[in-house]
Amino acid sequence: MDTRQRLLDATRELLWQRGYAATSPNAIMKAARAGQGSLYHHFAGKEDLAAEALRGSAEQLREEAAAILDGEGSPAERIERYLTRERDSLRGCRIGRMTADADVLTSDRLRQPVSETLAWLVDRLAGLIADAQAAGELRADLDPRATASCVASTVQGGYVLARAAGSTEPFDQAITGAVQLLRGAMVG
Amino acid sequence: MDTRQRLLDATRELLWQRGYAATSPNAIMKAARAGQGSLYHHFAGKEDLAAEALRGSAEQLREEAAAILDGEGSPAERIERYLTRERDSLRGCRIGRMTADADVLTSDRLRQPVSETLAWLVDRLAGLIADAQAAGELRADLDPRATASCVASTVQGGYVLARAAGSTEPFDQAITGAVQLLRGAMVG
DNA sequence: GTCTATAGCAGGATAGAC
DNA sequence: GTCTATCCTGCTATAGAC
Repeated sequence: MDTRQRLLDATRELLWQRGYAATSPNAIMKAARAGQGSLYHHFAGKEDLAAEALRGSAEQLREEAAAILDGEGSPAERIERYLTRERDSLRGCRIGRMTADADVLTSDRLRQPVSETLAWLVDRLAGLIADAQAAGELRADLDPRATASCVASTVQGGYVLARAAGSTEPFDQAITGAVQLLRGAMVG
Repeated sequence: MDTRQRLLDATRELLWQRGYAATSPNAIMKAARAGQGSLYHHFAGKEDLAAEALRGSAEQLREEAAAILDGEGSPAERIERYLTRERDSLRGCRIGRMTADADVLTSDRLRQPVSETLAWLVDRLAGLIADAQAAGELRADLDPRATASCVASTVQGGYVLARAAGSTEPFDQAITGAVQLLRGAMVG
């Protein structure tokens, strides 16, 4: 793997672990086993490197989610599978995490992959919920977009509870709660 | 107001806005209009000051939540009122926010108010849900703790979506979604 | 492409005067 | 209690050699 790619991979990992502000070029260089010269040869600076790394993380998140959301099964089954999919909940969401970083929110280049990815996710979930309603699986009185936002928020907020507790349990509970509520809204 | 209190207030505000790592003693001093001598006279250092400030924020959050959760109305009404209470969703949660700060998670003194407060919140919500079930308001097949975790996660995750979008709308949608799902689980 | 040297600046804290 | 001076470290980046 070439140096440029190692720098990107290391950056993605550190952004996930520590966020943008707390990730120093120095730490990236060490993790990537690359020198200062390499970093500033391949990238204009920290923000440039982080922006490209973040685009990669966003794309990966979309691919992993799409594999479930566009996968096998009925719409309602896919929503439930999205919720219950295995997650390393103590690590949190590599994209949602960036939301706590003021520097990310004030930089268009850094913010864009974050906002676009989460908007895409809610859109896709809302479409699936509408499909489930059209298929007669889910009660028609739910607002698809509101339900989708609640589903996505449960995941994002579950990470918060888990990390606060230092335990995966609150995350699992939150998912269970969402699944139970959704099942209660199933037709039949 | 004395200098010590001004330092605490400024710290609480900055911790909310920027988190722990990104909040410098210098910024606190400026916001509190206090000198370096004052800060290090009243507090052992940044962590000490932040720990006390965080305890204050945690207490305030508990008080505000308890005012609703222990307030007027039936259990189910109070849960719904907790969800729909007005919030500055773009600011996020002053406690949940700390969860993204690695330094907070690795310091017992900083982590404790965060973990305890969110644990208290979920506990209290779970009790209220059990009460609603006992009162025949809510279907008995919901697990109280799971439902409570989902409710708390919806709020915490709603902040994430709102901040990513730079708009309060995703938060409001998530809350609406949770309310609709809960209403669907009402008896009768 | 990668290296080392160097720079300017801010973070977090201590010391000692007042 | 508060002030100023000072310290060391690490961040982010540039310069120029190889």
